Amino acid sequence: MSLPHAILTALLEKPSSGLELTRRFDRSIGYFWPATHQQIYRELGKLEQAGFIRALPSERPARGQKKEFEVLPAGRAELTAWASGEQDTKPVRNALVLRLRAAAVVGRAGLDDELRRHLTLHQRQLAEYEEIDSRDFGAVADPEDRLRRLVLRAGIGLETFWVQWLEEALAEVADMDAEADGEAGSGADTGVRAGE
Amino acid sequence: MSLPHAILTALLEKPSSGLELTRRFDRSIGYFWPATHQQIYRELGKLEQAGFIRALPSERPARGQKKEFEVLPAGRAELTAWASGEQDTKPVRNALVLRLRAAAVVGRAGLDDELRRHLTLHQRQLAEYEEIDSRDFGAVADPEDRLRRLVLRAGIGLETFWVQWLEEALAEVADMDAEADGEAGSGADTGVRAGE
DNA sequence: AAGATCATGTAAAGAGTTACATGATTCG
DNA sequence: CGAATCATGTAACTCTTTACATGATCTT
Repeated sequence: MSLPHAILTALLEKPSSGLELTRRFDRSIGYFWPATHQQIYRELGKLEQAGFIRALPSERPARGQKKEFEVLPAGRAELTAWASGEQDTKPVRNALVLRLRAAAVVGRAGLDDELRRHLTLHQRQLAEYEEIDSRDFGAVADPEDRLRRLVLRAGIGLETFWVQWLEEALAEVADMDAEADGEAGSGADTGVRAGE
Repeated sequence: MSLPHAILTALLEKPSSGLELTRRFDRSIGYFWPATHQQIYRELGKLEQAGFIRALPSERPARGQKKEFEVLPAGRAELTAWASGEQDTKPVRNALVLRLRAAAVVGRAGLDDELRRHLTLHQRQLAEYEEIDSRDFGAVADPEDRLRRLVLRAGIGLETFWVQWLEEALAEVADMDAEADGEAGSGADTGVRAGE
């Protein structure tokens, strides 16, 4: 149940329309809690019905017309309550790591490419985070920004870890392929069927 | 669409019943792709219907009776195909980090406790991984085990990162609280309402 | 006027979670 | 025999994803 609270946080930082929220989720908050515009519109509807937010008065409220929301006192209270309690830790799922285990059983065909692809993605994300870091957090003083920087440092740390791990994994796989070549004497056998 | 492939991998490693699979998911594969017994039973039904696995012949196939599954050639082919292609990277969601952003807006009440709680959880998981590492991977030689060890090292690296980050976060928050005390001159104000 | 883009939405399918139901076996 | 445990399953719900629908505004 974190999406509504992510939205409340975003709206407290700055009242926004559904599409504006969607864009902001693509950048900052969405790094740790991504959401599509469909999820956001649905959740905005629920939050409005619950009395946590309200649409700012507009001349012509209609479909296709921008509709801005702001957080009501009840919404702030809800967020405060949520932020004071315990979060239930959601399980982590990672398909790439799963694939490594599959490769141990059905062979390493294509594994190298996939590791490289992920390495590029993580390097890119890391660069993005570091750019934000140097742009937004030069000399940090106030508590709000210190907390937000902690969030960013989580992102940087995670991406750094993945880059390192992927480089290690690539080296390891290359080494395995080299050994397989040496033993079998064959040429470009990337589809080694280990575990058979 | 990774759960069926996680199950195929597990069944190739060793044919199992639904409950046995559930237990194995609690330990090894489940570290990166957790699943409950309900998910597993449902998926086993689908995999069987698709002709990817079959139930080993049993004397009395009935409800409440153990039912073991093994992977058929079509299932192996499916897993091989999946493992050779690109995985779509699933978005990462992290409620704790979200909570930090919320704390930047509605205050840090209870934040310290929550960080400490997560620190304990991650320390425990790290210890578990390291125990597995020293128990199962003494001198590694064959490719299958080298790949499985890479998986484990991903777990160890991730948990190590979180432990470090949480310690850093705790220190930072403590420092903020100390400063708030100094400025306001008040006593134990952990509910500082930043951003108001 | 046509096309691109902004903006809000609906529908349906898929994945994951929670609660409950039921039969078989084992142990005191 | 009764209780605990092993084992398989159903049902209902929530959350997420994907595809599509529709109106408003701006540009050429």
